[in-house]
Amino acid sequence: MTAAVRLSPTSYVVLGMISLRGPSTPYDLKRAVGHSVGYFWHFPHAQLYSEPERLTAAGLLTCETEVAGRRRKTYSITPAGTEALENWIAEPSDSHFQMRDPAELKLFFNEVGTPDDVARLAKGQIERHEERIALYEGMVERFGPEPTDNPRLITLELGLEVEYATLRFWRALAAGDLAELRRRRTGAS
Amino acid sequence: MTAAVRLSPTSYVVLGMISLRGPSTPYDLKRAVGHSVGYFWHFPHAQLYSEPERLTAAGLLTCETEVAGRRRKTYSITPAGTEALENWIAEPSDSHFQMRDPAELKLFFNEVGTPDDVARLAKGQIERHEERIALYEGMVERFGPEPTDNPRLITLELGLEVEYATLRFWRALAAGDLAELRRRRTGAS
DNA sequence: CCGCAATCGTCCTCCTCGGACGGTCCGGCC
DNA sequence: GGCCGGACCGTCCGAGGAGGACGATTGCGG
Repeated sequence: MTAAVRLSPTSYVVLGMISLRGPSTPYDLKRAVGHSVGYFWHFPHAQLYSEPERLTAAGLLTCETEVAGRRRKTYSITPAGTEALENWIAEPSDSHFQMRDPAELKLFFNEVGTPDDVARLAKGQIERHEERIALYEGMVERFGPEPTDNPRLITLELGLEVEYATLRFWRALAAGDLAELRRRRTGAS
Repeated sequence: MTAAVRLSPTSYVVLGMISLRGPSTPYDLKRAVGHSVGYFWHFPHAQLYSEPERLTAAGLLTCETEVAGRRRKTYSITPAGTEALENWIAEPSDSHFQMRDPAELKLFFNEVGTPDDVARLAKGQIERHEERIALYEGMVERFGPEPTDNPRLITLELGLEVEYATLRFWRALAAGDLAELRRRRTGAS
């Protein structure tokens, strides 16, 4: 009920997490984020301490401080907070995603390096994405193979789809056969 | 040849661009970035003015200031700059990409909203990714359909692969058939 | 009762973000 | 030839993000 602050995606992560989990401490949030939304929207843990303060000042959260030694703060969402979150979800999302892939950058500037560099880069990326896929597939198995079983797992499917796409690209690059990629795309689409 | 500054990905974009294009003004960089690397690594134009200054202070660039009215600064890469760039390209890239997709965030918190919200979100995303694909395909057509024709177009293939993957996901979601997605993945992989 | 490791919280500094603003240049028009 | 509008180009600034360093708390094993 206070001044209109600008709400960033980070704000909505905090609001959303507290909405799903109920009252939480920043450390709770840190762990919850760490094995869910953190996979596709990274941010440093320090913000999970400062952002709730901002949101409290804006009247979207309330804060209760433990009197004991560690002085944990437990945040709860207010009706105004829920409303802000719902509005955000309902409002159209006009923007395109942003990708930040250091490997892609290096590849873009490959002319400056050697073909060997590219080969090594591809090899590393293939490993990295295979690991990530294994991680995601493990989650799917543990939590329910039917994608709609758990609404929080839907984004996992998007993650997997993107991971497999990226893996296909780096494999094709390593094999020196990007044309095959393109053929598969136009053929099987 | 001066103090060791921390070089960020942005630094390497500047170094790389100047390396590919030759001596450039910040505005040159802005335009060059705008229709190439900017598609997969966004940053605000102001940094193309401040970052070269940092790099000049670090001895990786040299700067020549026009005496005329606009006082344009033209930056050139130094041997130390080239070396830094080459080292970066050669060095292993251990990190995974970071994705920042507001739509994915909203989807993750879909429990808070209504099924209608999800449907609208999916519809919007489908349009957005179709647009992006059309843009990329247009570039491919204009600049050479053989992926290896132009080394700077290789990353376009990655972009397309990811775009198509994302599009498949949102279409499946809109159609209410995520299971089909999964089947296609495991079947045709 | 002590020490050590895991848990938890804060701080600090540099960088990023992105928009606002203000100059400069060029062509068309009086 | 001067002026005027729009495109081109550069700088600044305030808020927020990044991420590592550090310090305090807690519980457990000896």
